[in-house]
Amino acid sequence: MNQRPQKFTAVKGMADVMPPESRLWQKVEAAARGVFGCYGYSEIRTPIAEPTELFRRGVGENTAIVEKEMYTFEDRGGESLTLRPEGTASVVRAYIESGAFLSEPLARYYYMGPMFRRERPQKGRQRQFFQIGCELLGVDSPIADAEVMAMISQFLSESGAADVTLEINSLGCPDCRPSFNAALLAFLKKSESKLCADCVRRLERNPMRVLDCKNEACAELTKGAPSLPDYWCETCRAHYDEVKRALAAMGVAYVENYRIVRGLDYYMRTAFEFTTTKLGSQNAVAAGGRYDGLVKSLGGTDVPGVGCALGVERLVLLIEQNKEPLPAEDLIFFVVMGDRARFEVLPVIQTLRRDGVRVEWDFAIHSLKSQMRRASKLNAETVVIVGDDEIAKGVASVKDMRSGEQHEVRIKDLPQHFVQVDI
RNA sequence: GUGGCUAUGGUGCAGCGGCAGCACAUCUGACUGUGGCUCAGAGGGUCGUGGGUUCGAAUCCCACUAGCCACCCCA
Repeated sequence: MNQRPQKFTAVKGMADVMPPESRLWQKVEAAARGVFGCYGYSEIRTPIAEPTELFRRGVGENTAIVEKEMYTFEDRGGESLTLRPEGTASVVRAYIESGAFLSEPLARYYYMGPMFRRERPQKGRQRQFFQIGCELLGVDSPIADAEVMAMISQFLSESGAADVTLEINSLGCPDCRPSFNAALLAFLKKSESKLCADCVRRLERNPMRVLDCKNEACAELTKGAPSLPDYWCETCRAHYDEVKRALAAMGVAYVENYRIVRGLDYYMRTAFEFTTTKLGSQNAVAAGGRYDGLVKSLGGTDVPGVGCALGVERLVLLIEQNKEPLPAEDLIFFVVMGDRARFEVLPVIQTLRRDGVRVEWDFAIHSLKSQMRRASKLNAETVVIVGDDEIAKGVASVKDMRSGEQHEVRIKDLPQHFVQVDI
């Protein structure tokens, strides 16, 4: 039996980003670099894999991520490594390892790159997914929290994302959260039998999640539940109020949502999400918050931090819905007839490209019509035609595809012609 | 991990027991050297995989695999 060669497909939950979609990604990345730069952030690039223990301690032993979603493997030296499920732990590790936390504790980093979580893929959720994130370390001022939100907000709007809402909350601190959790747990225990199966499980794990349940019975039940703000300590309340004050001063719109919860253990006080209703069930485009204890728990000194992470796949889905037409290409297409013309024109094309002009042409010997069609399809601004007639005269026909006007330029003058026109 | 839906040229789909089709895309021509519009033609598919029922299966049945959507969780 003759076997066909095996067809390969991308690993489940790991998608290719093909053109023209990749242009949108570049646009998003460029917007991030631009905006984050304006806020004083510098890029940090950390490895894609870390010691497993970093995430166990950094993200939290009892989180869904650590319990069942990590890509963990043993390398050939016997060390347990994990493909990063999120960015913050790595950034904090690098911050500590480099000694930056001692020499220059105030640091602003941004990163972009793939993260890995082994979940069941669905709309806006991949196993390998791309995050853009920022971390502001060494500042405990609530204004820093607000500044991060303002920056993400600006980035989202410059990327072309519409219909995004900023929701804020405070999760309390190690001093006051336990009392809220105890009160909530006591309240929920009373009606445990009426809760859905998922929520019964949440009682053990993270009672605050019950507040977020979409089940109607649960939502009804939690209407009279203890409210987070009633349990904030003075410090947390003051911090929260100051965040709101700063947001107002910066002109950043927000809504308060006391039911926002965090899936990672390191968050305290400020928690926020940028949400949308346009992505199916994945409503969070970006999310972040304050994590004052994390640096210390990973072996540094007691440096506070606040950060945010943003899902690029989700953002791109959002931008695509706005259907902004792609701008016309700044492209010169060379239509060449015959081998003689081809080699006549080759040095010209090379010169133009070295000058930074975008040039395309057809390698195959196609008819003039076919090459024109291709130029048109590529949305070329200008077409340069070189055939036997032109060769005989030492000229090229230069055609403006918008107006259809055409004139002759000497072949050797072409580079100068286009460079001058462009400037 | 659980559930629902789907699987037919590159892409999107029709066909639901009797010769595998349409649209878009690709290529060619009408226009012997001038694009977008129009028209004509061409190439391209072991109908996801494996088994079963049947004279005959893309079509009916079973299993598997993959994809999508939702739950869970999260960016």
